[in-house]
Amino acid sequence: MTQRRVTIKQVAAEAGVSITTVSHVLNDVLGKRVHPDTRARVKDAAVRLGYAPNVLAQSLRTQRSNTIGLVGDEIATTPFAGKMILGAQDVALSRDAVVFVVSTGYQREVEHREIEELLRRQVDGILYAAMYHREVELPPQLASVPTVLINASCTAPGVPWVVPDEVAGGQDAAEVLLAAGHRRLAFINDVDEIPAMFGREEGFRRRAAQAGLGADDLQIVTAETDPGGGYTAARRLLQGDQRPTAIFCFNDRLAMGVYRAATELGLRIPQDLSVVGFDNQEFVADGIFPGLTTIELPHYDMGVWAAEQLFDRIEAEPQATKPAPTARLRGPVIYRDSVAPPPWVQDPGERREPSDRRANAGSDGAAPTIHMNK
Amino acid sequence: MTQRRVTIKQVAAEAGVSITTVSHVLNDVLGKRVHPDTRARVKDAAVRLGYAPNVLAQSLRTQRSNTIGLVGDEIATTPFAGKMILGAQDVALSRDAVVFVVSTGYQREVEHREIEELLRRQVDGILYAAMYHREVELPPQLASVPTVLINASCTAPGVPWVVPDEVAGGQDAAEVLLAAGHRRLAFINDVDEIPAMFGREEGFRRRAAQAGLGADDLQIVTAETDPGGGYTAARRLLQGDQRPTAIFCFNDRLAMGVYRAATELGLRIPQDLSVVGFDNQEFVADGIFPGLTTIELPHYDMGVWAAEQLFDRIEAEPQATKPAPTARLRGPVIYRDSVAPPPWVQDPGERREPSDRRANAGSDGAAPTIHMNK
DNA sequence: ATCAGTTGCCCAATCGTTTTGCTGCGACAA
DNA sequence: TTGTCGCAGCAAAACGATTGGGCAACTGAT
Repeated sequence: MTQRRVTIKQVAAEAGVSITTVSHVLNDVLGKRVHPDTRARVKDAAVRLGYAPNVLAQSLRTQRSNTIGLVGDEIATTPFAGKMILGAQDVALSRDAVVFVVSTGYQREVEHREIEELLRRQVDGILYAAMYHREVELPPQLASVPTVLINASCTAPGVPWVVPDEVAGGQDAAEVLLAAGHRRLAFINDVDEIPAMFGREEGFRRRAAQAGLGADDLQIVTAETDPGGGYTAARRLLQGDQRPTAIFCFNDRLAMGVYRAATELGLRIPQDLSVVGFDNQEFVADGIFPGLTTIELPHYDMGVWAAEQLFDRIEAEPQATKPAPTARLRGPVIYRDSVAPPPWVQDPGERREPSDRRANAGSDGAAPTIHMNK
Repeated sequence: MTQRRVTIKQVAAEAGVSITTVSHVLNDVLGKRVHPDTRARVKDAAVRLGYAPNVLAQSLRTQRSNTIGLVGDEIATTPFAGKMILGAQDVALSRDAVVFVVSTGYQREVEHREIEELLRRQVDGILYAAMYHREVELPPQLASVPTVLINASCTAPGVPWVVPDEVAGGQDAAEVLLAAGHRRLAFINDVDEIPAMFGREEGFRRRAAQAGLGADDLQIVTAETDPGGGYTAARRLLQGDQRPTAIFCFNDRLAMGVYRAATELGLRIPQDLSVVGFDNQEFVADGIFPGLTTIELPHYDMGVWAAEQLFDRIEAEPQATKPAPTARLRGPVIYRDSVAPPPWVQDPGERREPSDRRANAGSDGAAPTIHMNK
């Protein structure tokens, strides 16, 4: 079935030259002289036959496969995976490389086998991606091959990584609410002690403190990060005597629960209660009513950053052991309709953000900021 | 940086034999005799050195890369992509193959370039995946290489494809509602004329007719397949004089809008109105309250089926041109809490399905049925 | 006519495998 | 002693490319 593809030998025959010459002209090898006429003849033959080099053979010879592997822990269940893959793929393609994607299902043994498989295939480097931001321990096999982490950090020296800027995310969330005039805020945080949990809270607290909010103005509770958790937490918050006018949710799913609690309590969003989410899971944030203002995680950008770093490392001279760069990328605030001024300052004519506008957060303006070391 | 991997030559030296012998023992070539002692020595040397063959070289020699490509139109935005990839990957891995994933973004020119890149890399075959079920026209480049379609059909002969069984889905939806006792049904269908639109309606109608429902008992309207569309359509349906007691939605996002409309009209789900969705988008169906009973699309299974077909074709003798198999896979009904008996027969003690049970639909019981030709 | 320098192209080795012979050797029969 | 046979193993030719080193043929100067 597979019709054999055209080889360089056939092109050589067609053009009446040696394969050496064909290779020289097709690769524009400098220092090699070939007559313009011959050059034309070869090129012509190549297109006429529809020649495309066999990358396997090329790779074997050049010791460069122009192939990278992306190993993820859970490719299937989140839409985030796709964005990271896409980011990586876009830069790969711009360098004539292709990406092997494998998913480990969090099983160390599967991971081992799959990485081994990638190495046997002579990948030039590996992107190691986590679906939620966390610290990982790198499989030892990866020591011998250039590696970059996505959405994960590690303590091993020499390994670049990129993660979301959780602190900035927390700040941006606070900023959005403060800018709308809120002074009594709540944050429903994740119960799990992961970087996002610490970072977002730190950022949120910091920005609130900057604005002069006291301890009483800021309620922070934790919950399971699903609609049920958000519902329970919100009921408690909203029935308390110090009812917040705005709630920042660890993620969008949690916010769904908050919406339900608000509805049940007769609170309208955003008139009576403002809500900010996190993740910008399109189907959730854009699907609930009113649309959820939320903070996007920079999955695509992380994929791009990591892939670029990876190729840099691959192309770098082996002896040049520069320190591994790391980055925290800030995601944009996605403005929808869940934030308005608090009830006491509300003036219908002056809603702050138009629906569905996509813009960047906060006072520092500018495009998604990138903070990185070295 | 990349530490060169062990080659067969080194193993040969270590074991004191020729590379031929190493190859023979490591591949268990039949018809080749090698002394048990030597055999042991070679194997030992191989593991001691941590030898793993260079797949590039192997492929070059054997003309088989054990690599397949998956080209999708939109990898990033739906969680469905991940499931198809995972399905394909699982069977690939069981055959010692790996999957290249590329995403075309619906751009024909990008698609062409990416497929070309895959072919240069000597992939053994290609999976061509659509993110929503539709009929596609195959890029001509794919004529020369084994190809299987996922979630798409095509008229080209000799190309296997697999799609969801839309008709069965429509029937299952009707079955769920009829079994709960509903007799006045509505279906909010997609406005776009795609296979899912036709198939689901056909199935829904057919099952309703079987149950003896007349034209008046069945309202079918169309809408944009997003929450807004569902909202508008549901308002209209629920305010009409022939208010249905149950609504089947073309997809889960649409159902979100139906939920909102119901809430606004003071109708409780499922007591006053039952709802069935389609897609089982976890974050949506499991996130809204009450949990949405819905029909899952068999993305993972389609990935598996397609990959298996692909490998079969790859391994088949070239002359053996069997007719291309095609399949329509039925997805399971995912029972949650949005379906109950209609108001007039309601008996609180007898809710039909426990929450969150995962089971198969309807009267025909059994595991997800597979219908296929040949 | 000779020589040096340039031009234009090709030979052959190489990358790491698989695979098709072939060969050297001991055993056994004639 | 010679011939035959089975066993173990090896040499070498692929696979399809890249690349360092040569080698003719031509040019122009002497």
